[in-house]
Amino acid sequence: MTSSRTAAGTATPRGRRAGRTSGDEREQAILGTAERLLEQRAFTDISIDDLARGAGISRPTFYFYFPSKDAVLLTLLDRVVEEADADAGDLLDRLAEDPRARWRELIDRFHRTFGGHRAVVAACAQVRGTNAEVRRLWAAVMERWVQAIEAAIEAERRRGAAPAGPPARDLAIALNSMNERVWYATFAGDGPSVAERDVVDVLLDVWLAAIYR
Amino acid sequence: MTSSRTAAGTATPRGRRAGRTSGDEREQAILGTAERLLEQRAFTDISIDDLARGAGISRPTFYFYFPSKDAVLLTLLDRVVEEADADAGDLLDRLAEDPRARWRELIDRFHRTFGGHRAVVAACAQVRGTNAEVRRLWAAVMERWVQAIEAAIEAERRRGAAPAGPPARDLAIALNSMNERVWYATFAGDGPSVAERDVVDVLLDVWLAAIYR
DNA sequence: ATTGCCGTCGACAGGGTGTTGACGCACGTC
DNA sequence: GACGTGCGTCAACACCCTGTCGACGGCAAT
Repeated sequence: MTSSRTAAGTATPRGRRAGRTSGDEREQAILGTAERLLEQRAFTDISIDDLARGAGISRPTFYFYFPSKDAVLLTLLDRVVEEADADAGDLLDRLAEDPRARWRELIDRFHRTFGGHRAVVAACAQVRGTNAEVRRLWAAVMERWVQAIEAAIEAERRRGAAPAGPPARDLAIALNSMNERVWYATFAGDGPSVAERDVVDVLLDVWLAAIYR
Repeated sequence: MTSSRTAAGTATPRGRRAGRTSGDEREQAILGTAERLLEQRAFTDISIDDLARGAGISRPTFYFYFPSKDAVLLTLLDRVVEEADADAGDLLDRLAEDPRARWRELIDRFHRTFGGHRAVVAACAQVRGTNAEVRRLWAAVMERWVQAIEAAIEAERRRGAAPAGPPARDLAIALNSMNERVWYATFAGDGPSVAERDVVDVLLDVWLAAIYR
């Protein structure tokens, strides 16, 4: 789960050229306002005007910094993803050592990072349907999990410790889909959710049965 | 998965009183236009005016039949859910007989019914974030799957054929989350998706490992 | 001082939603 | 066969929100 530097930065040209002026503070102000507002109301109920006023600028000026409301959210998500990457550290490369403990730690950290930005995650869940950029970035995050799981499955199969079963990637996708949905339910409060403290245990149980049986 | 009669009908008062006139045709025309249009463009890109014109009425008249664009989609989803219920038949009650075959058949039928209305499912996936009614109806559908899985787990545990593991309901939720996500990917084309013909096999494999191991 | 560009905003255009008020037309009623 | 009653219908209106255009002030380099 290390290094991504995705979307937003390059995908959506920001408008401001080489910025060394105080313009950067404004951008941060907008971002800050957005996350603060998102803790109070839904993304849909926040207008560009709200964001602009919150940052102490007018609506047209907002467009100088971001091309749209969605771009703000995308940047916010980008920041969270980076944070998660940093938190995950090199744990991924040391999975083989002690699978159960490592997986648990990895999931735990992911949980902690994203749990610290519920408002952002919830907003992303909300616009996921309509915003392809958000969907793509989220898909990229998930893809890394899928690959990690796939690698674990293959390693296990090479060791001869697990039966063949379905193609490793398909199985990995299915297993990760479980995470994804459960995380959504947990972070965005969307759908039936298991008691939070038990989430990791349940996920692990199913994983281990499917991968390491 | 039998009988639901949820939302839409009662939750959203339609506006027309006791209708025996041709008003019902209009309602059907709107519904038909909606599903047809959804096969061409995204829900968001369809305006109420499009729906109205497609049904041969004016925009204000549309409001006579439905309180909003979302209500139309909800009714559409309602119809699909009813169809799925009918298709599932009594299969649910006969799960114990031959779990693997029954589960497979159940999942297959679900797949077939919803696959026949991809446009509607995709639209629901799109507004799921913003529309609580759609979310609720979908959650109700999923809840029935969760309960079925939970029952299977408990039956299996009572038989002493499977180890204790996590609480049956939590496990059921986790397993069903997998279905849900995979279905979304398959029907709505959102997210990484395994080859369609293999979906059922992969799901079943993980299930069986977790439930019947 | 002049030029140029960054940052800023007032004002406009456009497109969508939901509501209001009035108008016909098909009834059942006496 | 006039007469309400209420369904079905729509033109027009009031809003709200988004995105763009043109103008204007100021700091920086020339």
